[in-house]
Amino acid sequence: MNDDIREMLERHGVTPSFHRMKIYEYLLTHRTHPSAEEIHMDIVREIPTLSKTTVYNTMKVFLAKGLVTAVTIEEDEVRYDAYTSFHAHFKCLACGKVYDIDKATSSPHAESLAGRTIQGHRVTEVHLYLRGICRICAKGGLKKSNLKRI
Amino acid sequence: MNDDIREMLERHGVTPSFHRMKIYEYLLTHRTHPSAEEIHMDIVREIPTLSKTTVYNTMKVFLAKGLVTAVTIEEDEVRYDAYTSFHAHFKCLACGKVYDIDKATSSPHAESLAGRTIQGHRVTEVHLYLRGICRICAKGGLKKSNLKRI
DNA sequence: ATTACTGCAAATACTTTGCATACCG
DNA sequence: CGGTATGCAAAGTATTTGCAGTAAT
Repeated sequence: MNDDIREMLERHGVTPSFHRMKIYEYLLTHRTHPSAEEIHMDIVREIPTLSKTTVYNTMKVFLAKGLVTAVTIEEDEVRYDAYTSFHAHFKCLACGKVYDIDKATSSPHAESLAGRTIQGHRVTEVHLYLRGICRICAKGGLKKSNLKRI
Repeated sequence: MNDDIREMLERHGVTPSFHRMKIYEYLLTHRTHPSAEEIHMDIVREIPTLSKTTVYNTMKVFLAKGLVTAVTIEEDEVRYDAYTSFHAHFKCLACGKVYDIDKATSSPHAESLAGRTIQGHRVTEVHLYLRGICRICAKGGLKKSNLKRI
């Protein structure tokens, strides 16, 4: 497992430091589109020396090397996703949670926009963001406060 | 013209104050997805007393009443769009400019996601964001510095 | 030794909030 | 008069930057 992560980073031209491996592993095992804050808050419990600066530095490197994508469905913070193949994101306006939406269900055509030229503009990235009320909140469940990190 | 704007605000339940009318007029005539900063910077030249707080307050009211939509294609600031029917947005990674992409060209199906229930989630908003190199930058034109407000 | 990863603290940028004042019906 | 729009200044939050220390090749 550890070797898989090391190899993944190396394959993308990222020096596999201890911290970077931990952060990447965290992203692989927490597919909740965490923010830099959340990534740091969780990992620092295990590695108390980890600084938020390193998280920001690392995310910048991962982004540049294509190891993660930035999800800007929020208006005030960037979230990160290590699952880089195309899929849509849904944000619940009640509880704030961000869900993955598989592309077949949502918009099978959106993905094909990447690589095309549209109205003269060369498209390299496609992001499909949906908002609304999630399945749990629709049933009367979950309040925003429930989402706060434990 | 002024009366059209007044009526538009009233129809959406927004008290048509002088500032609000100016801001809404600005949004109608500047379809460049301006940020709060840009809106303020431009209008303050004509109305020196306008504060940035009022711009933020006004945008919050406009959003709540559905007069504008928020474009969160940027990672660090919210842009506003008075053209509220569905269309995609394209951001040039070279010059930073945000373009409108009409829905027929981009993704005729995306719009129909609104109102539907997808994977159990009730969808109320759909945003399609594209990024890449715009037609002007592709031709070797425009640098980022050219975009800075005059 | 040289390069580059890390982390603290300060700085920056966008936005919100508290509160006093001014405007309008 | 009473509600609300406005604006200043301060606070808050996410992120970046400068720079010194540290690890690794």
